[in-house]
Parts: sequence; C-alpha cells; structure tokens
Amino acid sequence: MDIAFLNRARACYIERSGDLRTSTLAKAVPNKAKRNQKWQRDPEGMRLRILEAAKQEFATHGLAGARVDRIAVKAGANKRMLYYHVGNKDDLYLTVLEAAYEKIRAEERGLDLEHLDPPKAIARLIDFTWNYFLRNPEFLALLHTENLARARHLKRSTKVKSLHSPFVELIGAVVRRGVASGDFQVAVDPVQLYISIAALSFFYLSNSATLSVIFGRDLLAKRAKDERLDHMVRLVLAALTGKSFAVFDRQPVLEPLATATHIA
Amino acid sequence: MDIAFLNRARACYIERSGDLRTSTLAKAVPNKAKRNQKWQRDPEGMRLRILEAAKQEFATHGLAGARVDRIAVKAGANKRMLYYHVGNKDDLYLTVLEAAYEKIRAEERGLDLEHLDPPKAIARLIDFTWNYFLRNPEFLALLHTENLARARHLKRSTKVKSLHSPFVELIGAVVRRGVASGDFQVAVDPVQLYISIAALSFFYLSNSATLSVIFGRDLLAKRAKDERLDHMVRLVLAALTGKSFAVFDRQPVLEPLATATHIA
DNA sequence: ACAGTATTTATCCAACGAGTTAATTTCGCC
DNA sequence: GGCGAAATTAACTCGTTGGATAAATACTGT
Repeated sequence: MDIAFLNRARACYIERSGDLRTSTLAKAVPNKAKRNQKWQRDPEGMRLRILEAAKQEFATHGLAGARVDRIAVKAGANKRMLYYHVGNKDDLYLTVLEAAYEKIRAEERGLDLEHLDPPKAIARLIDFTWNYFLRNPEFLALLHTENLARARHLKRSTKVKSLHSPFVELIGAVVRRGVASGDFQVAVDPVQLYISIAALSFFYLSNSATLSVIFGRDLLAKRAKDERLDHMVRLVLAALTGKSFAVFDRQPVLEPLATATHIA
Repeated sequence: MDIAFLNRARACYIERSGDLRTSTLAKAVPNKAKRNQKWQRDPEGMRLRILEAAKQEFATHGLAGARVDRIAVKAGANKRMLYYHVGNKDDLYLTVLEAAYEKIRAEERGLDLEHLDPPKAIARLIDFTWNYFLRNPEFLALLHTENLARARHLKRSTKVKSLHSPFVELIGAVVRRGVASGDFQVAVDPVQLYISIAALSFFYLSNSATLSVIFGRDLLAKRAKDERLDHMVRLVLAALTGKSFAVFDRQPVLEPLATATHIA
C-alpha cells in the first residue's frame, strides 16, 4: 500500500484547482460528471489512506512524536476525518498496530514448511522473516514503539491476542521431524528458536543506523545484506544440525526461497 | 547511579522546610552552618542528577515524548538548570546518549577474554552482554530512540565515533585462537558474530513486553531469563564448535561468569 | 566584610498540538 | 427534484511545552 500512489489517486480523482476531470481510475468513475465539485465521497478509500499515513507517521516518529496534523496532510485529508473515521490519536495508533499484526500473521500462514525437509524449512523461515522485516520496516518501528509503552495497547487489544502466530507450532513440528530424521541433534524449545530467529534479523535491521555509524560501513548495502542473511542461516543451521558452519554453502540453502514465495 | 538516592541526598542535604541541618553527606558538609539558607550550591551533583533524570525520561518516553519539565522535577531541580548546565533538549539528549556509550565501552574494556579458552570466552561475552542489557534497560531504549532518528545525533557526535568498541578485535582474536586450537570450525566474521550476540539479548529484552503478551507468559520471570541465557550460549557455541547443542550443559559454561565480573 | 561571579528560583510567553464545533457539500433514495 | 443522512471542510479552543528573562541567593577570593 503506497501512500504516494494513494495520494496521487486522490489528487487526480478530482482535479481540485481546474475543471479538468481525467478520472480514469477504477472503482468509482462518476457517470454524471458534475462540474464544480469540491470533493468526492470515498469513505473506504479515505479510511485506508488515513491508516496508511498513520502507519508511516507512527513508525517514523513514535507514538508521542507523531503529529495528528501531519497524518491528515499525508492522507490528503482534513484532520477532522481522522476522528470521524477512526477515532482519537490512541485509537488511530491501536488500529495501525492491529493491522500490522494482522498483515504479518496473514503472510506467515501462506508459508508452508510442512513438506520441506527440516533444514530447508528452517532456512526458509529465516529467509521469510528477514525479507518481511526488510519489506516492512514500519513493522519493526511499531513493535519498538509498542514496547516503549510496555505493550499497554497490545494488552487492551483482544484482536491481536486472538491472532496466534502459526510459527511456534510449525517450528515445533519441524524440529521434531528434524530430530526424528537425524538432521537435528536436539529438540530445542520452539519459542526460544522463534525468538532467536526474529532477533537476528530484527536487531540488525532496526539498529542498522547506529550500527552503521559505529562500524563505519553501510549495513544496508546490497552486499552487506546478502552477507547477513547468509550468516544467520549458517549460524542457526550449524547449531541445530551440529554440522560445521562451512557445510552450508549458499546456493542449495537459499535457492528455493526468495521473494516469489511471499504472498502479495 | 540511582536517581532516588540522589534525590534523597539532595532533599536531606538542606532540610528546606525546617531548620534542622542533618547533613551527614560526604563531599561538602559546610563548616559554617548558616541558618535560613534556601539552597546549597552543588554544580557537579546537579549536573549528575539532571543527566540521570534525563536518561530515565528519554528512555521511558523517547525523544519526542520526553518532557523537559518532568526531567527538572525528577532531578529535583528548576527547569532553568537544564539549560544552564547542559543546554536545550537536544543537547541534553545527545549528552545522555554519549554518556551511555561511554559507560558500556568502559565496562567492555574491563572484560578480559584473552586468557580464557575460546568457547569460555564466547560464553562470557554472551553473559556479559545479556547482563549489561538487563542491568541497563535504558541503554536499549536509547539505542532505539536514536535509530528512530536514523542516528542523526550519533553522526554529529565526534565523541561516540571515537569510542571504538574493543569487542570486534577481541572477538576476531578469540575466533582465530579457536580455529587454531580446533575448538571452532570456521573463522566467522567477527562483526557478524558481535551483532548476532547482541541481537539475541537485545531483541528478547527490548521486546519482552509485546512478546510476553503474544506468548502469554512472563518472559522476564527469573526462570525464563535463565532459560534464555542458556539457550543463547548453547546456540552460539554449538554453531561455532560444530558440537551438539546438548554438549553444553549449564554448569561448566556459566559458572565462571556471573555478575561479580562486572565493573561497578 | 565586601565585591563580583556562579548558581538557583520564580515567572512569563509564544508556538504548537490534540481535539471540538459548526457550517458546507455530496449522494442515495423516494 | 428535493429531503435527509453521510462525508468533508474550515475555523476555533484551550491546555501543554520548550524556551527566555530577570531577579534572588550562595559562594570565592581578597
């Protein structure tokens, strides 16, 4: 969901300053072309734009740093609309947070690890996590913001609590299979493993700014990112299988994963 | 540096409401006991209290969420003092950030890994990192805040950039020794390893609030923390040595580390 | 004991930011 | 073709907040 696109859409939907009506957009091309219209109704679209703008704003500035007016402008809306369609700043934030969790849970469900052999399944899991974080940097920021607030909002949210991640069970199953097949040495706690896998990607990406300064190199350069993914996969697989780090050369492990596997 | 203590110190230093002067405190017990004094000079103490209060405030509320007035109150000072002793809100923040980096670097230097055998050295490193983060939760929060700002302040700070962490070199040396002795299988990139070790602790602790909600259990309970440390050490050592996860039972690895090794 | 400076207090204020109120416009429906 | 509800805009309120100013008080050297 690209905010720039959404704004362009709105902007060109009704050419506010001129009379020109070039609305070639999908959905609601009005058949009666009234002139002099100042605005056009679009509740769902408005709500979407508002939430998208709010997500960006909360992600880049945190809860306290976010500005309601800025969200309105970014959404191409009037500030009153935020209150009309969603609620006050806190409601806005909670809605964004819930949507973020829903989104990642949905993508997680699309990943089937069941029929992969255990090492490949773990590798795919790491690859997915890494790429999801990479593609959704706001999610990282929102998570952190919520932790600053000691999960105050999350606790209130029945919605998020009902969204169980399928990963813990999946990892548990993969680990059991791995142990049975002899691929893995020990049955690690799936929660610990899940946290560790998330941690390896999360920390690198969410702290890439300060780490880049400290180490004096750009950790978000293509090369650096490739190396990181490689390192993480090797680290975890070496630990689980008891085989050497070196055994896991890139191609066989990383080849079948990649971005194509992700849901749109 | 305990803010409550500092405040108590100040509060009892001059008993403002009564005449009673029970100043048993170190440093500057005034020999001429003037009566009716309204306040006492203490520039260094004031500065310390301000910075400590600011650290707490920035850590719990982020940069934008921090309130200058609240810092003043917490420091037992007048707001004007912040500007007098440190500078505006941004200066305050940068000073706090720099102090935080200085502190961890100082403790890092106190850790000598050179004469430990490689696996023990790595275990101690993990233990140190874990416990440092546990003892200094504000550091985690500050790091995140700074990353939200895309390291804007850090880049400006010549001080922090000059504070090289000794860990990258140390880890490099340990890894080389380990490879030479046959303990380790492959010479991993020390930067990657450093980041991974920090990541495993950082993510767990800084996101413990949301993770606890998601998993429905208290990740900061004593038991859970012990398990986490155990898991991290096993994970990394198994990966490096190529031996099984199970080989590393708790006692031998964790015994010689513990809190006593840390600098005050 | 006195002058001059360092430190601290007591107010003030202009800008900002969240949230509201009321007026205006669109649109489905009869 | 017009009525009423839904959607949107414009303008305003009012507490908060970072920062500034000036006055008061403690300390230092002489």
